[in-house]
Amino acid sequence: MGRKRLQESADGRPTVHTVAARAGVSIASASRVLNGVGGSPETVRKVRAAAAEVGYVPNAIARSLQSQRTGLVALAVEDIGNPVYVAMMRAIEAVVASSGRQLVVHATGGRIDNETALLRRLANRYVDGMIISPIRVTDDHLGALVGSPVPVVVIGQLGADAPVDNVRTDSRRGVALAVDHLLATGRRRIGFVNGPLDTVPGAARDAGFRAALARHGIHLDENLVEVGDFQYAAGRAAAVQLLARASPDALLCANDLIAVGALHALLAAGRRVPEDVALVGMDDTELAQMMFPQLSSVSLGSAERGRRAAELLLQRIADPTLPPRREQVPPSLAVRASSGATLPAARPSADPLDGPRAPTPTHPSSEGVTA
Amino acid sequence: MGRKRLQESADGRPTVHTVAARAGVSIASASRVLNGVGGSPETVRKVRAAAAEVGYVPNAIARSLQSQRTGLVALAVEDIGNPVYVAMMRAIEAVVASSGRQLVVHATGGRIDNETALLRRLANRYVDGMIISPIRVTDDHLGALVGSPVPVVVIGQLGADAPVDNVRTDSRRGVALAVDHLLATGRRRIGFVNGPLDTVPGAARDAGFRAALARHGIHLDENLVEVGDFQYAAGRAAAVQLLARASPDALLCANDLIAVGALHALLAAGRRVPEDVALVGMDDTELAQMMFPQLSSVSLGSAERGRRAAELLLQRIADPTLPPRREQVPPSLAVRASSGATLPAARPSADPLDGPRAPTPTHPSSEGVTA
DNA sequence: CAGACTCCCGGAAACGTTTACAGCGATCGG
DNA sequence: CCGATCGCTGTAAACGTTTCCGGGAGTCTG
Repeated sequence: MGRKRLQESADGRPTVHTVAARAGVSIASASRVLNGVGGSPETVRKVRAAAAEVGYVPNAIARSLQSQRTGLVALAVEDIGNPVYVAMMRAIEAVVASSGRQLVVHATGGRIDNETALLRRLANRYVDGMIISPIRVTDDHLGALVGSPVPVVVIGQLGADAPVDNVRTDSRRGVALAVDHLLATGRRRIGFVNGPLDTVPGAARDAGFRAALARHGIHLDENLVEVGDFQYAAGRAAAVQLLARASPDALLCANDLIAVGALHALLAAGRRVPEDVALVGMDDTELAQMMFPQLSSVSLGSAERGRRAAELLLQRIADPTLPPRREQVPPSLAVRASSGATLPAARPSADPLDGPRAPTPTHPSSEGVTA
Repeated sequence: MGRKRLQESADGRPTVHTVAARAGVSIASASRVLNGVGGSPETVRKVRAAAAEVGYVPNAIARSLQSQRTGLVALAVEDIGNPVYVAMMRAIEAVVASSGRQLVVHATGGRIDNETALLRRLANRYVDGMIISPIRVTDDHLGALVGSPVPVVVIGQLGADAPVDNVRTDSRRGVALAVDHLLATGRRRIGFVNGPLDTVPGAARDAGFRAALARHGIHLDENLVEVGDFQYAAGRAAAVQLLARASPDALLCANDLIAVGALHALLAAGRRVPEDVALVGMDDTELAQMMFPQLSSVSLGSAERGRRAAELLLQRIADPTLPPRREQVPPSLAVRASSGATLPAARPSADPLDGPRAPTPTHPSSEGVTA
């Protein structure tokens, strides 16, 4: 003996048919009442009662199929443990929520197949739009992006001709800010702990670091460069290596997680920060300010990038015919205690970099100064 | 002039009808080929070609409506910036992925209306199941939980009679472990920085702390207790307050974020950790090990709780008729440098707590020891 | 060569909702 | 008092997919 046809769903849950039948009205009337449009007082009463009795809860999937929208926006990031994405997420969430939608987050874990699979899966209409911040970009990616049935906005560097909405920063320039600051405060042997060179940010930071040194006419000692991944453990290990084979008086780290790892290694090795070694991170996450001493960090405007990306996405959802747009958020440098002290031997050098300079407080301050 | 009926979707994208028409076959055949079941070689070729030509991508919503499953599992947490949830998420993700599903995360931001709204929205079939870790639980919550059309597993304390799958820990006992450890290493004036008392974990930790002191016959100086929220800034501020009006020789913090804030305040005030003040956090997140000195922390088995919750959820998705189950993960204490030193004045006291004791290394060690 | 079996195909019915449309009685204006 | 208007209702057609089922062609077996 089966359930009554057209009365309840396959798993026995009530549908609008159930409610309508119980209330003695048509499904159209039931639906109208449940959506709060129309209906005579009597009908409203009956339908409400029936819905409550059977514990009706609408099937959002069916509704979405009909209405062609889900009210969801997805954010796909590499590593949800990285506070930089937390900052982005909060900014995005605020914008998305203001449009009455909800944000869902997915961590891709850097597995590239996972990322394209995600695009194909979530993007296939499960969400109204999606923001993705990949650290590696392949042709496969791009194909999936442009072929996506739902609007996609990319945060991060992308090929110049990619016809995709894109919000980026200039991390090369960000690295330059940090290098200039360190040189200006008298540091001469600047170590550099980077992430993988086959990632977009890793490559950009490497290029930026070399260019900045070259601009100052400084020869780069390769012993001062270490590459790991973008995690804490790698930063700590890299700093240990680096200290063992060279004697940096400053350390620039490709993100704050690495910098925190390096800080641990430095303190554990008995080096004082910033007196012996100055330390600068990147991303300017809340983590940087949690440390003692607080870490100087290059802000790549993650919250701002998130906010702008969300706005671009909402605009495109509203009007999918918009041409691809690209926005750029300028980097800035937050100088804090970890690089605040000017070395005694510091002699100011000519400044070949156009644009504003970071102030160089003589004493470590616990407040960040943005250059 | 409208689009051809039954050929492409409302927004002009190809549907299975488009592909079928182009390939000169029925939609049934097209669907079969696209799903890789059946079809003559010739049909397969034609359909594949047609699909490629028009750039067909299946509509997952429609598919889900038909198949009654979405392949998605949701995790709803309070604050995605808290590393304890990152650990949970990773554990859950691993289990969920092994079942061929994808995990999506949603941050509720602690806004309670948001949380129930989320339940009503995501749970209404957008996902196959959901794991939620609320810090405040109201009757409204419970109602939404039991009335949910999709399986729900709750991580955290819940009313004893709530008919919902539940994975919990015993945070009162966790607090006791920390208090015992601190007392055993000679600390006598233990400060306590807690989160809001109207949250489930806040209340439990408060009760646990008072009970533990009472069990040792120690009078609690209320000046040693401070309440904020579960964030870094609150922990830092609370520690400042606490140092100003009392002189603790140890600080127990309700989670690691608070503990990191307290560490900052202590170091900034010139106190040595652990020599002057021992510090113990809770949740044993990766953050605890990132600090220098590394923080002792009460592990509440977050990864394990996540793993178990995911398993419970998958079981329930497979068989929704299962009775509600409840699992408990025991807390343990990871002793690290921040509380490693035994005070000179320490005199071992009788141990009124049954169960294992934390070892008390005489020197701070950088490796955690789990009691 | 008849029958059974296999394989492939197309028509059509779901899945659960929203909504265009038409019908109906009651109200209102002239 | 009659026709137009209005509010409410129910029927049915979507949304895009999967899948049951029946039919037709071809192959194998006895």
